[in-house]
Amino acid sequence: MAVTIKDVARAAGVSASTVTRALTMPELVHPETRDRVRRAAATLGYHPNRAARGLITGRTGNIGLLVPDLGNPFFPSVVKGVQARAHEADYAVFLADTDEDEAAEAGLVRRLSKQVDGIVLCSPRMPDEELRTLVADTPVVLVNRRIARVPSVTAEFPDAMRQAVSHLTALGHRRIAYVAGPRSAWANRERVRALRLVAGEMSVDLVEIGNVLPMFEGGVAAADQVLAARVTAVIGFNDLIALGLLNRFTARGVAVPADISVLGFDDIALAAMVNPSLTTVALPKEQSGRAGVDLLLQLLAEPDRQTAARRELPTQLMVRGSTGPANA
Amino acid sequence: MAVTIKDVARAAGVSASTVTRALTMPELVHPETRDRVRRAAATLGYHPNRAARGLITGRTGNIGLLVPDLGNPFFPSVVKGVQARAHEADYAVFLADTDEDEAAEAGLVRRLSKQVDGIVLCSPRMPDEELRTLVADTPVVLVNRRIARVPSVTAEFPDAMRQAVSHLTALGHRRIAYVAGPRSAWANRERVRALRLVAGEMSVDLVEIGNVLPMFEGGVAAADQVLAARVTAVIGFNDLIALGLLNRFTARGVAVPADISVLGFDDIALAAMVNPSLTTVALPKEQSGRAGVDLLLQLLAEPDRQTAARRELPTQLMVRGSTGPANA
DNA sequence: TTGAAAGCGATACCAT
DNA sequence: ATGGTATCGCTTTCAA
Repeated sequence: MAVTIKDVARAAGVSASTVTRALTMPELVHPETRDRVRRAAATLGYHPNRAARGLITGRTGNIGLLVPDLGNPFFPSVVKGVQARAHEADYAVFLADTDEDEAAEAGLVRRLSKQVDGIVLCSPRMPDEELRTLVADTPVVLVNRRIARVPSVTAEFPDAMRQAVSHLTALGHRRIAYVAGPRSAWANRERVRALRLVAGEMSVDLVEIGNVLPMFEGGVAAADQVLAARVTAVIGFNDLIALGLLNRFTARGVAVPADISVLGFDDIALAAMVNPSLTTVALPKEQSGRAGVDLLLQLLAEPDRQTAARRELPTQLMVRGSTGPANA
Repeated sequence: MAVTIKDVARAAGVSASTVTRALTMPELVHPETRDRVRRAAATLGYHPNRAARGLITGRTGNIGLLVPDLGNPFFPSVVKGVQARAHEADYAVFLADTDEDEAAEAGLVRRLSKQVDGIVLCSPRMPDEELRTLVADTPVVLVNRRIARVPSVTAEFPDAMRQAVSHLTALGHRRIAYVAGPRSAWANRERVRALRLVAGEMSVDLVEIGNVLPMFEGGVAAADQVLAARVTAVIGFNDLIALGLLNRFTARGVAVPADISVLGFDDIALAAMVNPSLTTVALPKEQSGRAGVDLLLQLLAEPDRQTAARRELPTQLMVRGSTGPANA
């Protein structure tokens, strides 16, 4: 059915070996032969069967990508970045969505690992030890999580949080709530840590609420607690939570930002679409995806470097309509 | 490195053939041997190499999925459905995002096709003839597009549009604008067709605007034309466009739904999150994904059925805050 | 510079 | 019920 290397070999009047060489190590074959082979391949529409190739080279030309929830627009952005970079490097992408099911992660990774050269784990929720075990078997790059000796791409969280809080204190806010995301999310732990630090430095009162799921509904659910806490500003773990807050506030007749300021993280497209638009700290999304693939390719190229590569990307506060002066 | 069938064979004291049989056709092997093999496989952590298996069986156990833009929340939902169903059937999913690049589609399909058993094409933009050529080479199921002799999953568009327009006319609207999505999108053509039909039947004035990209920005861009058209209601090709309209209306001080009603298609999660919330016709998203995989599996099981399977799924109007009585 | 042959891991077929 | 062997498509020695 499909055109194989033999078809090309026959058409070009050479052996299969020569076809391989002409296509993958052109300098080893006579220019004339090379051209003949290439023309034959082109006319027949030949593309090597990657599975067969992988069998012998041990490389599949595929990479795996695991995300917690495609329903959160943050992740499709990362996926886009991964795809773009992977295709540039002629890799195809296996995608798996864990549906925020922490327990399913390891199994999915194991399934994927047989068919890919490496895996980009985006915001994995599993515990450190489990992650460690996995990493022993398969080349893995983490996006949005950091763990010793594993390559990772993260955002500059302390700085991101500093931008957020500075903005709020500049507006006069002194008592701020934080609605926490999943306990198992490294990003949440980091944000909490950074926030406590920064809050201390700037002597703002911090009220921690949650944990809730990193979804719109989580924000809606937390909103009333936020109001009860009598703060003038609230920071959501991510934009979806912040949007949930926004929604519930409006429903309860609490004006944003007049009565309370709302700030999120991620800068998903949605943040700019709502009214009032959402002030948020933009995280590198597509860029993280691209960087993740970069690190993975690097890892595959030199499997036994000593130090794990680590990239930390900058963030940017996007000031929009949901934050304003404190109603002192 | 990885444990192969030979390792299992040796451990169980049988031949490779027997290992295969014990694992894939258990009834053909003596219960005692079967158990021994299975135990060996389990202790060694053996999983057959799918690439190698695919080489001989002609099956990869993978399916491909092509979507135009993961940035549109509609598609992540479909992807989730595809994933869920595929994993149930023990298939892995290759994902590719074409970034609304019509020209890139065929190439991506060709690349994918070597490594998958079949492909789910979601809302492909390419022309019919091109699609036909593709379908000749690879098992393909269409989601959100219909073309003769190719299995497809679609929504009941005429009915969907009827629900939408009935709602608006019931509210007293008599002059309605439609902001069209991409000309190359089958869904857009269908909506236009259905809309003209229904508008005729119900004798409403129809103003067609566009085409614009099926994104928030497209809606923003079309909004002023909509206002200039002096309609009392507008239907967007999809929710993103409708949200763009909403946003621009608000910016221009046009009240929704007091001054103008806005209605979208898809029911992306976002639609319920904004204020006013968006009235929209809910399309089956995850369900379409699942159904797409179902049809594909069916197609793979009986490649030469005469009639292409076709599923048409129902839709549901979600009445929310963005539509109200016409200001007659 | 090129070809022949071996082999990657698994399965299908033919023996037994 | 089980084992041996050929084979899938390709790459990689090894010879020539």
